[in-house]
Amino acid sequence: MRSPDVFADDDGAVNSDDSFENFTVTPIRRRSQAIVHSENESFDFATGSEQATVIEIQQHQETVLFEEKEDVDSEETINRLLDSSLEEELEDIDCEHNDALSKLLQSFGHRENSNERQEEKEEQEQENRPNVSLDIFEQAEDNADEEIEIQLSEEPEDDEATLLPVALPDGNNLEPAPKRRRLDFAPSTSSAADGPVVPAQSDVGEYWNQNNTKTIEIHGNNFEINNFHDYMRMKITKLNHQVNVEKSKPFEKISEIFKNYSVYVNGYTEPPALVIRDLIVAHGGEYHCYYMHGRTTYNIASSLATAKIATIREKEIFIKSDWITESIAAGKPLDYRDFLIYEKGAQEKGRMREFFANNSQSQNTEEDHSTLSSSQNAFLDARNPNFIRDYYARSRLHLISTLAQDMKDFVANLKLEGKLIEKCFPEEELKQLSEGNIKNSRNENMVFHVDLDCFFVSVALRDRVDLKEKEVAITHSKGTISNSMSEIASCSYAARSCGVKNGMLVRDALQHCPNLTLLPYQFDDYVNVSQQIYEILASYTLELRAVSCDEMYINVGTLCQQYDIQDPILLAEHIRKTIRAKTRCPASVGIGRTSLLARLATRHAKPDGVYWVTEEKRIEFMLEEKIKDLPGLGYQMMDRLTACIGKEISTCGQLQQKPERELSQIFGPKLATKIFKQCRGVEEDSEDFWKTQLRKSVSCDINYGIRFTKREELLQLMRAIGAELERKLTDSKMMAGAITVKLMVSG
DNA sequence: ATCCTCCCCTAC
DNA sequence: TAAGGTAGGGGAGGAT
Repeated sequence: MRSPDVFADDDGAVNSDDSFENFTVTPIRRRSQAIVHSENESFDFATGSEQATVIEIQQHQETVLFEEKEDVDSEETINRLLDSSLEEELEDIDCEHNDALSKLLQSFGHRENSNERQEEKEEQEQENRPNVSLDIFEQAEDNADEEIEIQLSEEPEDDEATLLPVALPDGNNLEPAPKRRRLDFAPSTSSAADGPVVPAQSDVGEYWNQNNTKTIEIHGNNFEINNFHDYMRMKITKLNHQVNVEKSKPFEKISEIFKNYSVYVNGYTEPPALVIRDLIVAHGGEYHCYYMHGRTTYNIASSLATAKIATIREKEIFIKSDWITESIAAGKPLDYRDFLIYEKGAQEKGRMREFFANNSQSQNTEEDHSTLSSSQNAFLDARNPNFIRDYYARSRLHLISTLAQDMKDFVANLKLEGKLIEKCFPEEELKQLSEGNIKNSRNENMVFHVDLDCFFVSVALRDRVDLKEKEVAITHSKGTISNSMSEIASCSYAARSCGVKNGMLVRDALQHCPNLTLLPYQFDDYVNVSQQIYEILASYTLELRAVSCDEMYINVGTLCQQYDIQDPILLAEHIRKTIRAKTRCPASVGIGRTSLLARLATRHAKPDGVYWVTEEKRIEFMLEEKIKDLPGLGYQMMDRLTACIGKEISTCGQLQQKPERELSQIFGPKLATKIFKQCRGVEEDSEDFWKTQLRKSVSCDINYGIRFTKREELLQLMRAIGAELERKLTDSKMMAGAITVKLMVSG
């Protein structure tokens, strides 16, 4: 699996992917069309194309809204969202004014009123209601894992600069919006793990450590162990033996109806995998812990992700667990074709209905959740009032998102203030970079793309000189568990050379690199270091654009002119030196006339270096650049490109052969134009690249490990998400024109 | 035509 | 056990 660095250490040699999807362990999800229930209660999920706006209040600029409907609306909305089956619980919330969603609406009111005076609004009770339109709909998720997803997002719809964290309304000279330096605040994340983690050796890892081939005999089969693949084969055989022979001994064979059948259970099923195992074994069949192509007869699953469907191989058969129970009931193996989950060309229907149906069942039979062990954990989690906080505390994606947003806010504030940060180095040093007296009067852009080398690791190694140049990775895992499912957030170059990739599971990484040292996150330090770096750069110029906590662009064209610096490499080295002196972290710098060239150059600069794509080199440079490295071209687009062209092409030089019209058919007009220019090293919109970035939306998503068994749990989470969203909104001092609540359900 | 809503894709 | 977040650009297709 490709596992790129989230932090975009664009060193092509090690790893050229930096797309998020590669971190996901499970298939990429894809959402289906929104499915909404109609006015009358019953969900008709099978037909599914209808969409109803549950509540809509027209938006007026200055008037009062909610003329008649008032609070009832939020209640009703929630009611309808969760529908008939949820009525009881809803009564509580609805009646209470402190329901998170209600509060959210009220908080919009605040901000709307306070359009002119932000400070005061915070205090005042809302007399007037904001113009808010609220749509709530159900959405079925198509492919997915067996989990329910809830997403709530809010988007201000007013394009005027009424939103803003830092914005002045465009064009008029109102009082500046209250400014706030995000960086002055304590970090919102907390360190979840303390102290260094002891490196762990997995038994698997030990296998690899030894160079000599081993032969192992397991249950009559000889395995030559040369590599991980061999190891897995051995392990699978061993497991199967345990499950099907040893474990079944205590059982009496009930029948032989599944003789010559074997199954593999994919994902969560009802009954659960362990029950299926016992059933199948008791009836003469085989249970496979791993799917074995050509040997496993059937896959048992409750649903299939579309992404998964796309990868189903020729003879792979996916059927529902009912095949087992019904076959047993019938006393003979039934025709699997009646239990297919997926047939080519057919789309599975009605899972949403099924979900709610199942839901009522489990509600009716209160006692039975002991059988739903995996669900129960999630249930408890979601009931935990600190669920979201705890979740965030462990989410590396949330971490990098919030850090990036903090940095963007910081930069936006700086730009509004219009003042450079005080220089943290002697200005004399800049003057010394001038080589001669040749005044270059042309005011040209000179863009630096600054990128920290494996940021998290660098931060961690500041106080661990003993680990310099060693194999190091950052993860939540305590390292005591050799098969930890924890993901590696960032790894050192030494680790990469062993085959470790960012995003890999700790378990897998240890197989590649048994000597890997695992270190915990240092959330506070990331914030501090990142802040320092931004302050350093902002002391050179305010033409600064934040990308993330470890990556940013600056335009030093003016600076070079001002100090008569002819060689930008000198300036880049100066900046790198300053960063290193202040933060003890190495940074790489890519230099080019445009942000595009600078960005591409950074890949060649890493690690810990500088690379300049001069105008003379530009044409030649672009010929060899990889298409995949162009910003905005991910795997989907690359696949589409390959599919449409009929063969694989990888360099920009090859792409340049294609006329724009042809690209347009593949990518759509906008992207085609962009790519057409990009592959020639031309940047399309250098104009607004440097403009202040104002946030346009605020959202809160949780998409992991949520398996509801009760409606109450759904409500709990909705409340929590509503509250969280309100917090974020307040925090960023934004106003909203609309709220969107999404509930995604997958079978 | 143009806007709006929902969705996909990308980036870190 | 760990924890698939969050924001923006753009397209498709319906509503206006």
